[in-house]
Amino acid sequence: MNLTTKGKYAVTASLDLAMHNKNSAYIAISSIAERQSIPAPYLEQLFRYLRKAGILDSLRGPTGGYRLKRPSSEIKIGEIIAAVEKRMDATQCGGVGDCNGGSKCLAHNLWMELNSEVDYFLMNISLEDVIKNKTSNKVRNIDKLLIASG
Amino acid sequence: MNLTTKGKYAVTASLDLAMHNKNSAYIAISSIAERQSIPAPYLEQLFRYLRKAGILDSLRGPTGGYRLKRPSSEIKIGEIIAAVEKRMDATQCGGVGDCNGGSKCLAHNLWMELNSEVDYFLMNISLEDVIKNKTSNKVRNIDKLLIASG
DNA sequence: TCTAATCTTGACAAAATTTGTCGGAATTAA
DNA sequence: TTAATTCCGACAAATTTTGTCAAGATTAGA
Repeated sequence: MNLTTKGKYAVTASLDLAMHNKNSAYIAISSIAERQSIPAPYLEQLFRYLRKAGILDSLRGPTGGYRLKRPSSEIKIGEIIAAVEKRMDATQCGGVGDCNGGSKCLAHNLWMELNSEVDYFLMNISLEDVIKNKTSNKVRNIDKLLIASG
Repeated sequence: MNLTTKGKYAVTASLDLAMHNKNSAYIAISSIAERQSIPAPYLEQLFRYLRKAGILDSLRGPTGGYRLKRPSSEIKIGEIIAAVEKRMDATQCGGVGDCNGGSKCLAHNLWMELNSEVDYFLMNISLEDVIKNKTSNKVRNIDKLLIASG
């Protein structure tokens, strides 16, 4: 499980795009990079992945740049991270179950559960949610719910 | 956020200790390493951290080795990981909030929430829970609960 | 007391990954 | 035609992870 600055830059830059989305105009990498303190050539590299993943749209030339391909409410944080991070999976075996000499290691099920938790969290928050600060208090309220439900 | 083989080895080896805990006898690194397919000298290095963190107990000499310092029901997976992994925090700023030129980056609150989710999960599962396969189905059942509660 | 098994410590080295950089080509608006 | 931008591939630096090693300290048992 590895969430590096790569994934964080990608999310931050996407949030920037969502916030500055006026008339669906394209926004240059250079302006995003400056606002968010991200090295421009590095961000350029990351945006390639987001474009391939169908998250961003681009246009070259003057007035060119990038914009979100879909409404910010329909783009999940998990999508963005998955597009740039190669090793978010917590298991060693990629879920196959051959993590200890062909069999499951003692912690296999644990890591699978952890994967589920993280995926559930990241795939249920959209760019819009983050901007409106509506993080998943569904999950936060679990203790109350458990008490209420016995 | 970085959960590497370091943390996974540490958890797996701790589970091995918990399972082979007969009469609180000490268990040699070499036997754990062999059973769990972990390089012995590397595991040795990791056990230093676990001992410093008060998770393991050791004895030198023949019949020496390591054992859990507390009951397996009282040792949380999160403790073990925290003892060996340096960068589990998902924020770039360590929670301080100066991730973008002295201020919070756009994703700051998001990463703080993610930290909470992961911490909650890992700090509520003990070695014993994992061995008995009692992973946190509290959280797994959240969807049903949410439906039930409206 | 001697021996063998083990932990203990510090330092080092190899490998992998992340983090960035660069130059040139293609595209586009004005 | 020009200038601004994306696009692409390759490369390089830095960091981190992963693993190794040698010498010393401790302990149980013969």
